[in-house]
Amino acid sequence: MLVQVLNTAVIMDEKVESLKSELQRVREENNTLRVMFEVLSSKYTKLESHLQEINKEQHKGMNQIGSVTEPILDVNKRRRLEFPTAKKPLQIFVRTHPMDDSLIVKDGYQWRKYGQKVTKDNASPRAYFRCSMAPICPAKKKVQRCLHDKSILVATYDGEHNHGALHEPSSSTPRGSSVANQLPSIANDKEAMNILALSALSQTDRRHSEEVMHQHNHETNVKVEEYVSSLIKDPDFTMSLAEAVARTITGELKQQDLNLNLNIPEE
DNA sequence: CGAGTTTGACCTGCGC
DNA sequence: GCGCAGGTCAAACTCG
Repeated sequence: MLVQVLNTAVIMDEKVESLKSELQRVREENNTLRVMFEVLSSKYTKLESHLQEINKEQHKGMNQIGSVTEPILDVNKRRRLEFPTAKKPLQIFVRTHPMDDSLIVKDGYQWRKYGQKVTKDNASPRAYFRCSMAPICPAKKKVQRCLHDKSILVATYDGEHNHGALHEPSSSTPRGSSVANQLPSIANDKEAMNILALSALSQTDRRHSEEVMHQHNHETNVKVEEYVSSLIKDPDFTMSLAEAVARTITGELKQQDLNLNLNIPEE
């Protein structure tokens, strides 16, 4: 009887010791996790501020491209034929033959080139076109080769056409890339044109164009990825992460053992 | 000869 | 105010 009671007491003591040591381990783990959280938190703050900088830069760019404020004409300044333009300039991407160095995008309209300029951010010249299908059509477009892929033309459309259906591409239109000569003549709105322009491409070209269209977003992602990779290269961060993963695995196992020992049902 | 292109000059807005 | 960069003009040129 006495032996039985002593045995029970010993078992209880062992359990108490086990629980104490487990409690100690959990406390230590808790402390480690807290430190890790602080490290992650500071890294997250850095990452967030970095992302905000990127967004700011993007916003600047968007404002430069997309500002569509109503023109206020000063009587003393040269008068220009200005028309309200669409809220967002439409961009379409057209794959051309690598040997074709012309800046002509056939989109079903007749365009008259009125200028060409080399811009700072792209060595390829930017060509300026006005719609010549109607005398006072406000539609304009800019065509420039893609910075990253010279075989892709980026056409930026400004303003709406104030005349009806699309023309068949005229024979007078100089040679160039052919996209819209395959377009049905129903496209009168920019979105439709964008879709049609893409749909007129081959599957490979379409995939490529879509890739380019997402390039802007991709570039942002690349910046973020670069930052993330720098985090990964950080030995402290990697160590902390590895420890956390290891602890999670071993912790789960230990927790299972503990649950079994204490006859606590698993969740 | 007319329509379209080229290209240097000029205009304009914006940041510093 | 100044300089820079993007956008536009217009005379000269090219081509069918």
